[in-house]
Parts: sequence; C-alpha cells; structure tokens
Amino acid sequence: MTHVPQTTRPTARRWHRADHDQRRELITKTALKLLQTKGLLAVTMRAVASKLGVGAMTLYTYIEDQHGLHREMVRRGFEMLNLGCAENSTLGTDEGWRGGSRAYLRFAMENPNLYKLMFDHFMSDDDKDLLHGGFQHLFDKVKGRLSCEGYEGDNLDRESRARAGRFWIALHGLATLAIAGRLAVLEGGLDDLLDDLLDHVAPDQA
Amino acid sequence: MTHVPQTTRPTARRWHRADHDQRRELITKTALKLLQTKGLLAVTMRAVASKLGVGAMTLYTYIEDQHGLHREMVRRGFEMLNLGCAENSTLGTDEGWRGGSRAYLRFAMENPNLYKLMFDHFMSDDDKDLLHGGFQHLFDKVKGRLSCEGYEGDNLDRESRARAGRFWIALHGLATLAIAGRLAVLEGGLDDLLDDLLDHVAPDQA
DNA sequence: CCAATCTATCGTACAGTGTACGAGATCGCA
DNA sequence: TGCGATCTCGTACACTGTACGATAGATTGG
Repeated sequence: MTHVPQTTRPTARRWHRADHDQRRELITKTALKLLQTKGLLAVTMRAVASKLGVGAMTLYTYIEDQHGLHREMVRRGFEMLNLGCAENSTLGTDEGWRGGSRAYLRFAMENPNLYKLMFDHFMSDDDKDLLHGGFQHLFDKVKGRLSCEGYEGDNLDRESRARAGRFWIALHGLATLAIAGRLAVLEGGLDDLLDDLLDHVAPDQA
Repeated sequence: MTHVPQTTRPTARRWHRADHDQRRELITKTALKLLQTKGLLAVTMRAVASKLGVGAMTLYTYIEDQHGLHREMVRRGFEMLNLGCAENSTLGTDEGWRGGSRAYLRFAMENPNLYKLMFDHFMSDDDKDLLHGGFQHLFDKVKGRLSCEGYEGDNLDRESRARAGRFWIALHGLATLAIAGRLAVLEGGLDDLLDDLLDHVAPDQA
C-alpha cells in the first residue's frame, strides 16, 4: 500500500484509474480476510488500514465509507459464488443440479460471515444492477435451457421455473440454518439434507 | 422506570425478584420497539434507557450487557413466533400446515429485524436450553402426531419427519429471502410462493 | 426511632468506532 | 523550477459499550 512511483504511462488519467481500482481490490481482499477470520465486527476501518500498514483515512481515497466496503465485499462474494457454481455446474448431464448446488452450499459453509452479509441487507434497486441474485447464475441457466428445449407451451416452462425457484429457496434456507447451527433437530448431516432436497425439490426430477 | 415505593410485601426476597423480572421485561419490550422501528443499530443502551427516562447504567442492574439484551429479545421473539404458530395451527384438519406456516411467514414479515436477529447468531449449546428452534413447535407437533398414528413401521415415520424438516428449511429460506428483498426474480407474490411450497414440500401431501 | 447496611441509580470516564477537516507531502506536467 | 492536482494521515468530534464509584433512598437490627 506504499506509494508506487510509476515512470512510464500512456495517458495519465487511465493509469490513475487502474491504480485506483487495483488498490480498491487490495483493500477489499484485506477486509474479506478479516471478515473470514474474525467476523463482521472486526472489519473496522482502522483494522483494515492497519493490516495494510496505512493510516485509516487513506482508505477513504478509494472507498467512500464503510458501507461501500461492505458492498464491495458482497460484490466479490457473489462473483466467487457464481464462479464456483458455474465451474461445478454439470447442467445437462445426469448429475443435474447436484454439482452446482453442492458448490453453492460449500461456499456458504466456507464463508459463513460473507454469506450472511450477502443476504443481510435489503436489496435496493441500485444493488440489483451491481449484484447478481445469488442463485441467479444457475437459475438463469436452467431457465434458458428449459425455454430452449421446446417446452414452449409455457405451462411446463412456467412449472420448471417455479421448481427452480423452490429449490433455490430451499437451498438458501439450508445454508442459513446450517450457518446458524440450527439443523441439529433434523436427522442426518448436511450432505444428507442436501441430497434430500435434491431428490424432492430439485428441478430435474419429474 | 422510576423507583416504586412498595409498602406491603410478604417475603421481601421474592418480591424483589418479581420486580426485577418485571423491569427486565419492560426493558426488553422497549428494545423490541426500537428494533422494530429503527433497526438493530438503533438499539443502543443509551437509546433504550432514554426511552425509559432512565440513565444508561441503570439498565445494567437488570441485564448483564448488550448481548444479554439481544438474547432476551430473541427469547421473546421465539415465544411470539411459537404462540402465533400454535394459535393458527390447524393440524389435523384439512388445512394441514397452511395456517401455521402462514403465521410463521407473517411473523417474519412483520418483524423482519427481530427474525433476522433470531437466526443470526450461531446457536450454542447454552442457547438450546433457552430457545426453541423456530419451527420447533409445529415440528414437534407433527412428529408427535405422526408417531402416534400407527405408522410405527418407522419408515414412513422417518420419511414424514424428513418431509417436515424439508418444509421448515424451505419456509425459513422463503422468509429470509423475502426479508432481504431477493424474491423479485421469481414469479408470483409471497403468498403464491408459500402456496407453492405447501403444495410441493409440505408434510401433509404424501 | 435511630443507626447501619444494603441496593438502585446514574455521572463520569475510558477505550473504541466512523469519519470530517485540513495540513503537509508527493506527484505529473509546463 | 514552479504550479496545480492528488494522496496521505494526524487530529478532532460525536457516537458506542460499560467499569467505577459517589449518592440517595429503602430495609433491617437494635
């Protein structure tokens, strides 16, 4: 985070902008590490700045305020989530939603504080442009596939989309209850419960 | 919250305890009102005390710290939730889970900040004694009914309990996503989505 | 009825928070 | 070299939770 003296650059404006974004990323990554290890309350401006060996007020050159830092973390979270789901999505194969949903749940369990933050604040219209809707990636994929496979009669299409929505709702419920440690009353481990949902709510079946 | 001069009491000790609990309740109610109207961040010790016309430090006579105040609010929340579900539960009638789950969802939508708080913190073993598990009331009810109706072969019983668990998971997912304003991508309003879950995940349907 | 004790109240203080302001340093460019 | 723009961050202020201790009032023992 020390100032890097740059010697050659094309147009000063563009370079500055890139530098700006790069430092913003670095700040966000540091904040995410803190969120992961110590929880949301530990993500203070002073703590993040200290980890970067920088005065607290320096952060405000790159991020408007703490709320902005939170939004940046959430944005990165959805990127990670969607990437993980996309990589593990075996849509079109026999496995169906299994891979993607496993990746979704794994992300939530490995980043519980981030996942909570991602779904904590009410999503305003402004956010909708910035953030993807969590399951949105898989959801769009299945919607696209279903509507392209000839079920244009749109009854089945509509039902399939509803089924995908149900599954997302259930998957999110499973993730949040697992994070909150509230699943002890139910029989079976987390994997069993996910399999259960896949067997009974997932869009591929029936 | 001003000191009430008491003249006649049976055993001083017991009266003090009752008074203590009564004031604790009053503090919790005030905090809940603040939580409802202004959000969790507005529930400061000073704000609660001020609403009661009392010094901030006075609260510490009745509540160990802010964490304790949060736990008290959560306890009241589960009481309200379970009461609402019990009153609207028409278990055994044709309506099945419909009434209880509607009450559950209504509670969540009418007390979004409280509902979030109730499921925010990880549930420790200590909490398990104090708090009910959210859907626990309805859940126990259906478990009890199912295990008393002759399905002792415990395959069906086991499956029914799993179905109840699935439904709770989905209902919680629906509530939290609705609170977060994340359901816009899905078709239909909240009531439609609940009906959808009832039709496809609820324990009554075989 | 008085003195002793015990309890509730809360003023003050301290460490920690987000961040507004502005002084100084450093930069790119002429 | 000079100048204007930008970055850095020390300081300050209004908040937070709450530890400590003084005060006042109630309760109790004699």
